[in-house]
Amino acid sequence: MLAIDSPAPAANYLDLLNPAQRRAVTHGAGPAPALPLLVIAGAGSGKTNTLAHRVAHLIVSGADPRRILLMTFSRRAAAEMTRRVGRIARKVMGEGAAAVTDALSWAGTFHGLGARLLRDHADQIGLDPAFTIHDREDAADLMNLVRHELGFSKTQARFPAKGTCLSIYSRCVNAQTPIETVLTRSFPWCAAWGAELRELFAAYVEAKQQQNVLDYDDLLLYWAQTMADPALAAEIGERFDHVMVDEYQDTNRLQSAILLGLKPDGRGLTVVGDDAQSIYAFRAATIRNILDFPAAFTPPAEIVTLDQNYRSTQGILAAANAVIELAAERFTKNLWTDRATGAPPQLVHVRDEADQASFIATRVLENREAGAALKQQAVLFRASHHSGPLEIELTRRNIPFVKFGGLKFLDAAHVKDILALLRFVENPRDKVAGFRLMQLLPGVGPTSARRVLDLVAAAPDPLRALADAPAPPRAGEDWPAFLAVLGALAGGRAGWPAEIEQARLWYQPHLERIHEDAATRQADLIQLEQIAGGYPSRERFLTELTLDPPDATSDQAGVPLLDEDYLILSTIHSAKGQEWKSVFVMNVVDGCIPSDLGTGTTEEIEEERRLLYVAMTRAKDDLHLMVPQRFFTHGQSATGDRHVYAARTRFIPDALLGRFERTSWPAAPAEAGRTPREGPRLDLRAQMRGMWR
DNA sequence: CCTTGGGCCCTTTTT
DNA sequence: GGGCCCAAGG
Repeated sequence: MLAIDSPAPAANYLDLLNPAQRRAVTHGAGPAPALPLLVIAGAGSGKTNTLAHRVAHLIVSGADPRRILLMTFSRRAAAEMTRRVGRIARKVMGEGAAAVTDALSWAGTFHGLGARLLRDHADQIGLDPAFTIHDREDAADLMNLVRHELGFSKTQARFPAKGTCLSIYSRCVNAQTPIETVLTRSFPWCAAWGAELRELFAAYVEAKQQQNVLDYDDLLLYWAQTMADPALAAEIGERFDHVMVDEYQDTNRLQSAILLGLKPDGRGLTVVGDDAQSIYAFRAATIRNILDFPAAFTPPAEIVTLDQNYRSTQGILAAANAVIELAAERFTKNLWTDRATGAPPQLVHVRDEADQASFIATRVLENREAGAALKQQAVLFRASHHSGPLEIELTRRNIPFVKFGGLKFLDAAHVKDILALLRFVENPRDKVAGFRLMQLLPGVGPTSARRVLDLVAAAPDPLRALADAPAPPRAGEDWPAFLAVLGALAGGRAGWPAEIEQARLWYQPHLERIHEDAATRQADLIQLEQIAGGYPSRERFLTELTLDPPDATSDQAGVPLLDEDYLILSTIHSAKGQEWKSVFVMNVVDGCIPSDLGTGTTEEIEEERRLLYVAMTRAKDDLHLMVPQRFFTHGQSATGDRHVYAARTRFIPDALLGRFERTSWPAAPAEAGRTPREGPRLDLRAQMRGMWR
């Protein structure tokens, strides 16, 4: 480690920063713990770079990297941050800097770091450190089991579905808000079920504890509760000299409680964010965290604002600024740039989704001919399924792509089956895993599976009890085979990752019996095995895969190699923090942006506006906003499949059109003096069908 | 007691 | 197009 007073050997890395960035980087880098710092960092203002410089600068100035806690919104972001810190440190410290990035081991998401700390301190808080983690679907399944046990699935009036129950529960926990308030404010149609939901949640918590499982929310909740104990809070807080949080606008009250617990006086705390880019309110994130941060401490936190944009051309930035300027409430000011003016963003009117896909594919190839690699281009959309027609078009034209966001590899039934087996071996009290697993056997349904699990759950050695339990009457020879694979895996003789192959071999016949397309699913499982090889143990594999699932899918089997070129497809949410030379935003129409599911309250609409802002500010050199005039919806309500005529998004009203260049594609036939066809027209086909309804 | 097939509902964004 | 519930069939 460098001594604190070493003459900064290459302090010139600071010269590359602008004055505001430099203030953020050097803030309190002396020996005394620094006052809390809030960095308001606009889109493209070099936020990641600044934070990476700050970490590197602290380390160069003598901070111990093992005692820096760095919390990002995804593991991808954490890895990128670590990489950059390493690069900056190398400039100053030479090759010795490799040790620095290795030592920067406490970098990750709130959830991931929480899981790690909870295992570390499990014995102090009465937790079995072998807990397994339920992802959202597992949690919903458990909620469903409990819901049935309490008889709520057979109520006279329809009881909220499992997913809704979990959402309500999750919001209560993450927003730290009583159930009555959550119901009135966010789930008014469930308000009549307050008492039952409370009972359900109590039983759900009970079930999780009996089964030694934690859900996503628990990772934060247990951590926050741990921090509420002064002695434990002090012990954990003292493990870290510096605590830094990126994307602070997207954290919730539980997360801010954790931070305050770690550093009650704020010393050593740095948070970075931009309220204009807050897009996770649906997950109980609140910009109050940023707004109230300075005054939470005495003396209050120092504030540094980064408002110079280094990413986008003037034209793109002006349009994005104009969009966000219409927001009802704003706290940060407009961004500016000294980049060249550049072309304004294009509003491209196309007839329908097919033309939209065709336009994008054509332009992407043109850009590539002009020298922009596919990887420097991205197509963004509001909802994962919006990219469907485009994916078909790209495949047809042989353009490789990788898609971020939306359906995950892990959501596939066959992958979940294998993971359930591994998880059940890891934690035989995990009922959701066991329940799923046993029903794979022919002749075993919910009833007999539940009976076995109930018998086994209470036993001190559940796997042993399972082996001794009476076999389900119609399970036949599959039952001993099932016990055998459990025994083999629990014995751990094969070791990791060979175990996962054992699991797959056991699963193989079931896969073939259950699924028609067994061959393609088989390929997924082989890929899962390869992924498994990258983890040191079964526990790490299960934990990290649950907390940070591989988030990319593509038309090819597996994620393409790093040196291959491919187009990026991404939900706007998953595009956070990224940038590309050329960006296409699909379906910039009312109903998609804003989503017609998100137009209930002003807050929801404002969040959709920020979403468009986030999408637009990802672009460096050119930006296309696609406006299909007509698109197809699947079997909604009584009308069945139908075309919908869409209008340009309300976030770009006429007054803003001057900021854009408007084009039609394919080039519109001469229609002198006529406005482009927009808005509702006759849908005769729907009318014909409607005659018979 | 378990499986299978038909009818009915919903369909966003993610750790 | 998919998940969930219920009722009939094995």
